[in-house]
Amino acid sequence: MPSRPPRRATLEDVARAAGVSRSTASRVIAGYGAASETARDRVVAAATQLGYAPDPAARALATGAGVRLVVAVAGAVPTVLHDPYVDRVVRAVAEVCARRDVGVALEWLPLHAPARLRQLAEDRGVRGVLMINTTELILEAVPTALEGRAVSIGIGARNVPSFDVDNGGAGRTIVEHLLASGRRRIAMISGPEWMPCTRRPVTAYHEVMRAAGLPSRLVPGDFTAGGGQAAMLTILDRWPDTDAVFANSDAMALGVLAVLRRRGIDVPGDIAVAGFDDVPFAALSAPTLTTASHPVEEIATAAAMAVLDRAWVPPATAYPSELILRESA
Amino acid sequence: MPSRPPRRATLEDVARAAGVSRSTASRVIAGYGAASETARDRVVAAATQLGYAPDPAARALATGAGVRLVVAVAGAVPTVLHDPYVDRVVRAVAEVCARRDVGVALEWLPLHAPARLRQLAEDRGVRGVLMINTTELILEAVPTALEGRAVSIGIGARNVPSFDVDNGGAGRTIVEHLLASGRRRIAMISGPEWMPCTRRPVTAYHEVMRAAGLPSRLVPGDFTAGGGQAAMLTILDRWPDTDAVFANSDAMALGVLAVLRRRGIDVPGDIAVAGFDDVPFAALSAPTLTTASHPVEEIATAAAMAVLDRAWVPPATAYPSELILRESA
DNA sequence: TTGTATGCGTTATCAC
DNA sequence: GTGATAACGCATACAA
Repeated sequence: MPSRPPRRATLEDVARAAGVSRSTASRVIAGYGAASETARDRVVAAATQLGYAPDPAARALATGAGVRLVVAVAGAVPTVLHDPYVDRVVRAVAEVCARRDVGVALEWLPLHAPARLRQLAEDRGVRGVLMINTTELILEAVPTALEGRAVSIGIGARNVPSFDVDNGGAGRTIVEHLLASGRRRIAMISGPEWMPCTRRPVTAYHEVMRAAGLPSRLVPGDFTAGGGQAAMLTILDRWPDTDAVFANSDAMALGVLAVLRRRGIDVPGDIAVAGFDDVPFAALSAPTLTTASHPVEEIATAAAMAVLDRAWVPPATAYPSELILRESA
Repeated sequence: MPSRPPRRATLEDVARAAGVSRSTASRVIAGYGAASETARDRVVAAATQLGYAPDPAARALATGAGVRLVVAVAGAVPTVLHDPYVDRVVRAVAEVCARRDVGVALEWLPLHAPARLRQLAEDRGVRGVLMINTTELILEAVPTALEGRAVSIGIGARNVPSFDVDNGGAGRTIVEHLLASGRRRIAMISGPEWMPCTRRPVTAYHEVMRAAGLPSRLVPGDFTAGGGQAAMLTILDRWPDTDAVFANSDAMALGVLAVLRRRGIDVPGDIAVAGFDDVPFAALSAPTLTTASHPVEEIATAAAMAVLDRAWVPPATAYPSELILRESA
C-alpha cells in the first residue's frame, strides 16, 4: 500500500474514493441536505479512511461565516484585558473553539467607540463577538450586522442575549448571611460605579439592609486589592463601629483582610468579611474567605457555543451563584 | 453621496477604485512584490477610503497558511488545561492573535499521543502550534510538517525552539538568598518529577546546597496548594529542624504557609518560606510571600509572534526571573 | 437523490 | 512594473 500522500485529503478526494460527486460528499459531511443511505455510508467510510477534515478557511470563505470569535472586553483603558477573570473566560472560550475549528481573539473595547464594533461587524474574519463588562451605551452601538452572533457576559440588550451570574441574588444571599449571623453594621465595598455589573449587588445590599431597618454604608472600590484596602480604611474612618464588610470581589476582600490584620482587628471576631468570586486563594487566606462562587467557565462556554452554533438563546440567562462559607464570615 | 454598500469592500473594489489590477492591489496590500510609487499610493488611498480589510479566510485559503494558532498543553489528564498559568498564556496569545487576524484554540496534548500532533500538522486550519509543559517524548513526535511553526514554552528540541524563563537561575537565586539570610536546613518542594520544568530548579537547589556543604531535603509536590500542605507535613515529620522551605510554586508555598500557621510556627521567624511565580495574591498573604516573578505574558507573546510571523528564532531563549523580596523569607 | 456549474476573496505564476 | 489567469477547498443554487 502506497504511503499516504503528503497532501491532506480534500473533499474532492473523498468524493472520488466514495464514487460520488463533490456536492454529495459535501452534503454528507456538512450534515444537511439530501443524501441516500448508501451514499452517506460510502462518503463517511471514505472520509474516515482518508482521515479527511474540512478546511475551515475554505469553508469560511464559501459560507462567509468567519473564522474567529472575538472576545471584546469593554473598559476605559486597554489594561482591562489584564484580569484573571478575563483569563478564565478566554481560556474557556478557547477550549470550546478548539472543537469547532475556530479561534479566539482578544481585544479591548473602548467605552465610547462604536467604530470598532462596526469594523467587527464588517470584518469577514469575525464569526461572532462575545462582549464582557459591556455597558448600555456599547450595546446600543452594536450593529444589526452582528445580530445573532453577538452575546454578552454581563448585561444584555434587545439584540444581544446575556449570559450572567445572578449577581443580585448572590449579593442578597451574602448580606442575608451576614445579618443571620448577627451582624448589623454592615458595610459594602462595590465595584466602580460605571460598571453595570456592580448595580445589582449594590441594589440587593440596599434592599436587604432597608428591609432589616438598617442604614447602608456603601464605599465604591475598583475590584483590586489596593482598592479594597483603601475602601476599608475609609470605612474604619467613617464608621468605626462597622461589624461586617461585604466586598464585591475577592481581591478587594483580601485587601480588606490585610488592613484589618495590620490594625490588629480580629476577623471574624470583630469584623466579618465576605468576598465575591471565589478565587483560588480565597481558600488559603488567613482567615479563609467566605465568598460566592460563580460558574464563570460554564457561562463562558455557553455564551461561546451560542454564537458558534448560532443557536437560539433566551434573551437572558442567569446562572446561580453559590455561597461558600469559610472562616471570615 | 450614496450610503456605503452593505457588502464589505473587497480587493477587487480597491483595485477598481485605484485604477489598477487586482494583482497590483494585492501586492501593495501584502507588502511584498513590485509596485510603482504611484500605484502604491493610489491603492493605499483607495483601501483606507473604502475601509478595506483583507479576508483572513480567503488569504489563508490562497496561501495555505492556516487560520488559527493552537495552544497545546501537555499533561497526563485533560484537566491540565485548568490552570491559572495556562490562562495567562492563552490570554496573552489571544491578544497577539487579534492583531494578526488569527485566533487561538486551546487543547490538551496527551503525553503519549503522537497521533494528535500528526493531525495538527495536517490540519489546514492550523497556522502553528504553541506547546506548554511538553516533554522530550512529545518533542520527538513533532512532525517535520510542523517545522518552523511549532514552538515550546518550556523545554525545546532541535526542531522546536524554546521560550522559557531561566528556571535554573531563578532557583539558584532563591536558594542563595535563603543561605545568605542565614538559613542552613533548607528544604525544597518541587513539582511533579515527570515535568521537565522541575528539573532545572531542583538541580540548582542541589548544586547550591552541595556547594555550601549542606545536605538536600527534597520532597516532590504537584504545584497545588493541597500538594504544598502535604509536602510541608512530610518535611516537618522527616526534618523537624528545617529552617527554610523553597516551594517551586506560589500555590504550594501558600499551602505551606497555611500549615505553618495552623501549627503556630512563625514565618519567617522559625521557618522562612519562598515561592515561585509571583501570583497576584503572593502580595496579600500573611505573611506576604517572597517569590520569583516570571514574565509569562512576555514569553507567551514572543512565542506566539515567532510562529505567526514565521520569523527565525534562536533555538532557546531564556527570560530572566526576578526575585521578589517580601516578608516570608 | 445526485451531479454540474459557479462563486467566495485572495495569492501566485507568468507572460507582457 | 503590471495584469490576465489559474489555483486554493468548499458550499450551494439549479438542473437533471
